[in-house]
Amino acid sequence: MLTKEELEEYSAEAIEIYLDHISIDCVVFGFHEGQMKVLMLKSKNEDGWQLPGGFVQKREPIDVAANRILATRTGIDEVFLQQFHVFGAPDRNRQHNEMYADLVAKEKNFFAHRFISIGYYALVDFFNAIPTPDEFSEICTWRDLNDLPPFLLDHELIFTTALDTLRLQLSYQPIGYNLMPKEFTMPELQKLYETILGKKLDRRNFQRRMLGFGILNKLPQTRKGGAHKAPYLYSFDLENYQAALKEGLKSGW
Amino acid sequence: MLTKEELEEYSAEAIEIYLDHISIDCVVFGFHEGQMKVLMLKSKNEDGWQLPGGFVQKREPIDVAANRILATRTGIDEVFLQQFHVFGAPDRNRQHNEMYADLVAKEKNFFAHRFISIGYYALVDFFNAIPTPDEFSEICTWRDLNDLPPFLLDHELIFTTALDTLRLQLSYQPIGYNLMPKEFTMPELQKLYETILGKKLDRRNFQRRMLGFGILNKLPQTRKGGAHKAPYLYSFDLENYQAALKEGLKSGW
DNA sequence: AACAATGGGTGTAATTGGTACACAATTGTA
DNA sequence: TACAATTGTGTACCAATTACACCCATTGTT
Repeated sequence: MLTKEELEEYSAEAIEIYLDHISIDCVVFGFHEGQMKVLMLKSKNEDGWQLPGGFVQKREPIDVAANRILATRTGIDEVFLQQFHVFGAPDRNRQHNEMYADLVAKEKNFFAHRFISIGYYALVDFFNAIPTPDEFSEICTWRDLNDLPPFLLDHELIFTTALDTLRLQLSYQPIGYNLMPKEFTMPELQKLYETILGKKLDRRNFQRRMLGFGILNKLPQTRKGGAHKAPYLYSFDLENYQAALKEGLKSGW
Repeated sequence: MLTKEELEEYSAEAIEIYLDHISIDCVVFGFHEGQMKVLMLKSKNEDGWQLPGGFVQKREPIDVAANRILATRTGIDEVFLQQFHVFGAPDRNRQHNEMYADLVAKEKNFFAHRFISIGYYALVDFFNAIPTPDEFSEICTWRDLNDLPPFLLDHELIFTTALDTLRLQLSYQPIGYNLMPKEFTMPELQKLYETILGKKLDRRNFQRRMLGFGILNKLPQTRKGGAHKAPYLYSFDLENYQAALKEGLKSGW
């Protein structure tokens, strides 16, 4: 818990800098070697875990705000964040409304105001992204999707909506550029898809289909190391990848 | 142009009722007999046309706000509105910032504040929806997609983003329940798809595919009237339609 | 009453795409 | 050098999509 003075100081500062009533929450999915995780924070002042979130500065574009928030709260930078949904239930931050209700008047406590939150999500290789907690957080870490803690506020809804969006997007857009290393093998890419979808895919059909999209370059090298035939390395064909992002993978009609 | 007193009165009222910094804009696509239109307003006080928009009340869920805004500004009610994007550029309502800048101080003019707008879109049968302008609008009417006026603010961006979203959605979700009359013929439904996509589709393949989705009921009646064989009437199978909305039409992976 | 014009109902062959499965090749280790 | 593990590649089968043609019901015209 913060003291009355601390809260009032933080609140006054926030009112100066940030737009009232608007917040951003980020769902950052991390993937490495067949494991999928989400980036989460444990607050110093509250029990329970939350998604990295924050506010929009008075003259800041919202996409810029999302990246700044993620960077300052978690140390993770240069990530392709995408807005996916707005969460606007009037009581979605009831927990924050009540927490300091008898300490500081609601109007004077910026954090107890009603906030409509814009959800952003991203995919990164969690091996290359080392989470660092900010001054408000005790812990900032990757949590396994199969072992999630209880969430504060409506962050569980935000998380599940992001996961649904990710799965839906997988069926009509390419995924993986922000998530795989520059060079990767087909089985590695397949693991990514299997992890996101939560089911096994046929190795040979996956390869044919993936190559059919025309967004991969086959490299001459192979990745040695296992007690088995060395798989070829691939990289994304960035130009075609971007085009596929825009137009979708299936024509539809 | 409003007078100083009028503006100050409206502004003071708005500050009481609405959340600051958050607005909603609605893109309502109307369809009837092969014609596609958008619902637009011409303001009494400004040149140029805009989408019906408004603000969120202090304790109102945003989806409820979207419906209230559409109803009060255009008279159109009971529409399935869906959020599709947030528009958050810091200067997106520059026009409104400047308009009354020398008349009323920026802080005292609610409408000159920065607003982050949540875009909602909907599809309706424009024959059944009669637009009625509110007190701020001179005209409220359906505008043909091929004959659009110059838009105020960033409303052209909001409109084109909505249209792109609609076209994308067409490829993986059913569309038409909110747009077609209860009973309709297959050629009528096809016209809807052709109008949204802006291209011709094969009559026979369209029918087979549409029936394959399992979201239509074939009715025993036919629609007489033309100098040709009377086409069968169909209605949507609401249960399957809802399921298809949730799960998408194509499995993907 | 016969006929032409309009536009809807239905079927089918060819192609494409997706699924299921099998066998050969390479690498490291016992 | 034999074996286990895992990748590369091919193919037969089924489903979906595409392209295309003929017939039918209704109406207005002669």
